[in-house]
Amino acid sequence: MARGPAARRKSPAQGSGRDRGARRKPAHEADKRQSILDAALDEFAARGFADTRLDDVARRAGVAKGTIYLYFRDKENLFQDLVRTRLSPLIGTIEAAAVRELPIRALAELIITTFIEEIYGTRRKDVIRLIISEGTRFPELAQFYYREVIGRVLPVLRQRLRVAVERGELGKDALARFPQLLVAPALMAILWNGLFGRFEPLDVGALMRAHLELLFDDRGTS
Amino acid sequence: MARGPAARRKSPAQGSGRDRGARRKPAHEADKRQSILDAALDEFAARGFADTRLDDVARRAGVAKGTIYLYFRDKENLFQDLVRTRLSPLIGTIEAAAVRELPIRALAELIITTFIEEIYGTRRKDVIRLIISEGTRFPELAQFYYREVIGRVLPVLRQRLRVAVERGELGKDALARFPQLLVAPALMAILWNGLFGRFEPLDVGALMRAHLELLFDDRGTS
Amino acid sequence: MARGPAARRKSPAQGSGRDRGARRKPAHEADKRQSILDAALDEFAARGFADTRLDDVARRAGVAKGTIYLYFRDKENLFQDLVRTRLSPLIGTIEAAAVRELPIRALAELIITTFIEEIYGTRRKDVIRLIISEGTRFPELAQFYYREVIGRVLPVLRQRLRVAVERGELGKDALARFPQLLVAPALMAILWNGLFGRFEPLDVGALMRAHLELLFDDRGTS
Amino acid sequence: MARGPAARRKSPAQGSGRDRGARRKPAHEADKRQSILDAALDEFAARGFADTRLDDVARRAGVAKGTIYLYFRDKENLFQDLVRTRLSPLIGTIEAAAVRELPIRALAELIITTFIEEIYGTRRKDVIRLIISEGTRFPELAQFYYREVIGRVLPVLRQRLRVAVERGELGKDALARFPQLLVAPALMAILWNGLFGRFEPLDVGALMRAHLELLFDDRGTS
DNA sequence: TATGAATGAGGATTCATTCAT
DNA sequence: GATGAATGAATCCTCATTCAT
Repeated sequence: MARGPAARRKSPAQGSGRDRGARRKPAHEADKRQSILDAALDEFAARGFADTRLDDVARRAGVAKGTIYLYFRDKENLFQDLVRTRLSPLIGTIEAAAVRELPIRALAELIITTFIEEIYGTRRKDVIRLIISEGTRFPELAQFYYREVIGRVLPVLRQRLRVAVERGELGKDALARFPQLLVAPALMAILWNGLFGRFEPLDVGALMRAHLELLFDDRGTS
Repeated sequence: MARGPAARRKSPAQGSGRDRGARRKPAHEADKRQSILDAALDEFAARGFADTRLDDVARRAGVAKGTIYLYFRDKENLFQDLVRTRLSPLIGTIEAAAVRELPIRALAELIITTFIEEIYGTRRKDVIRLIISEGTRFPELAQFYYREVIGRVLPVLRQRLRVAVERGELGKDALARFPQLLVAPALMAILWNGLFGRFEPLDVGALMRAHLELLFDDRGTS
Repeated sequence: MARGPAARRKSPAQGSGRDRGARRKPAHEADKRQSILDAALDEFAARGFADTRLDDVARRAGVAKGTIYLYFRDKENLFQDLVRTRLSPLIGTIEAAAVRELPIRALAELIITTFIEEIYGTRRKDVIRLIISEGTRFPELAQFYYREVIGRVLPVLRQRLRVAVERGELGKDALARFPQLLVAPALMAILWNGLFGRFEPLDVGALMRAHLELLFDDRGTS
Repeated sequence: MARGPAARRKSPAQGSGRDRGARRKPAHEADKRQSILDAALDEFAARGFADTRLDDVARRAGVAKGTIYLYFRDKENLFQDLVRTRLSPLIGTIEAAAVRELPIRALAELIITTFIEEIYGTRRKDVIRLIISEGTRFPELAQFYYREVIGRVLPVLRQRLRVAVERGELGKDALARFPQLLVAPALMAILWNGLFGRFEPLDVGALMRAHLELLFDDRGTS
């Protein structure tokens, strides 16, 4: 990755672990940290990691360029912290949804509603997009996401689906074997509207309702 | 205005897609062009557009750095040509599949099989990934993809699905309203295996079969 | 369009003279700007625009390569600012000389003296040489010079010469019609000594005195 | 000078002297050589040495790029040969003019007429401009010009002027001491029209007549 | 803490020159 | 001789990172 001096110096400096300690700040400083993160999300979402200039992040955050380095080790650390920070609160929410004792269809609806409200309707949609776009180049981040988000939600969901199959709530085990199928359209919606929204916007709510219809309503084919 | 490097660099933006065909090359040179494209796909897929060094592309292609510029105006043009070149042959194939006179379920299976064989099983999977990753930053490319690929396949598919609904082949019109639902899992599979494949590989064939089951088999829920 | 280096390099041409004043610098930074300009003059004068390396300018100025870009948009802008900066203070001086109420011959002598002291005896001689050498390739610069220097001095001078003709101070109107004739030898001196000075230096003072003799003394021929 | 590989390899290869022998060609090849020189003059005059691309010269000459190297060692050699070739025939002409037995004023007029017809009215004007623009960077060329052109004409002219002074043909010796004064306006005319011609063209004929008036007519001042 | 001027490594691009055909 | 595809050195410019204030 052509990340300039940073990239080269990063490996040697790796073990320093200094930035974790940088985190705990008095309230007003936490604000500054937050405004940097907000600005960073705007810029990263608009241009991707490589094409984002810290200069622009600083300007948008209303701080000097050097200030960013008081809160984050380097550009990459800023990016990763951004993703982690934005995703963490989500985890609890989804997890909570998944474990609620609900009929399986109601659970699916809840998950989808939660997705639409908590991700699609917020800046987190951009975070997801960033993970998809940049994940290949940030294996640590993909791993984090896999471990912290997917790894927590998917097993619970899969388990609930399996039980549903056993209980006869679900006519087949396809969804239990591939719970990803539940959210694939949601993912597609994020990507579609990011890429083609200006040509043909996709109504996510309607899309997801149609999806639920196919999954749960009476029958797929005559 | 001088014509020194600085000055020259100011104009070359103009005609973006003009250079194809500008140089008709003998056959063996087409090979060289192809080996550059192949190398470029490797590098772009591994690092993304911004982080790919033309130096590396050249080395991988076994040519000198300057040679790339005999075949492509600049890095961006190389990238776009790569995507277009790789996608174009696909269009016919998918279009052909879509118009075949088949029962709707067979058609869906054909489309999915085609996808698995022609995209997922080939380097084109990387091209799709590149469009997803870089599409935001290359609006022209997103537009090209929308116009040339999606715009040709989706309407045909939607039409076939509508007819199927009218004929009672499909029990509901959800899929006809959102044909994207048919391929959403395929897309997810590409992304999943790119990001999380090393932790938990996703069996695309099985995934898509499960998907078809849900869409077409007897019933989704009891 | 990505914002990678390639893409970014396409636009920066726009506002050519916009950046002066865009960054107000403290006094000591003006010094740095000045030292870059000084170094640039040395290098441009020695090698011409195209063959000057900003690396060399930086080294000579005692700054890093990137520092130049804090003060000037690009190489071309540095060149043009150099010329403008060096020439501007001259304008007032020459203009002032031209409007003084003096007998015409005294005025001619004043102009020539001013030229020798303010141009020939200074680095401005190199600026003039640069305009001559590079003017064809920098039409804006030629225009600037025509408008700001020539356009201000020539009309005033021509007017004074016309009045002198009317008053009988001058025996013929040749000089009034072509005031350029007054300074042509000065120009030649600059070029001569630049090109042939090492073979046969030209004594500018003597040359210009001889010139004045021919223009103003009793008669040219018997 | 940033001349690419050529410049570096030039010094070691210096002693080869191979290109002098390349010159004598059968007639049709001399044509090719000539067409390259013609094209080179066009390009060098329009862009200067550094900004001229041999690609463009070749295209304009209707030959392949490599062909240039059959007739000229390198770009610099092409440039120098161009100047020498174009200037040589001039030398005889001016020399001839200078030695004619004529009254001094008639001689001056002849020289000026010759200049206007043989230089100003021809492509040689561009050669002169090139010497002025690039001379600093091609000391050999300046030397060639000084030796072959100036060195042949100036002494003869100076001698004739001295005799004229002695004979009382000239009222003062200013011109004899600085014969350059005779042609300074001619030089200025070339430069002026190259730089400012589009704003305010200078009528060279009228300029030179005015110049002669000042030099030779009755008196300069009352 | 905060700043932002300064740094300089990195990479895209150009083009003189070579050489296999 | 003639060609023009290939080469790769050279240089502009960017921007992450540092550090004196």
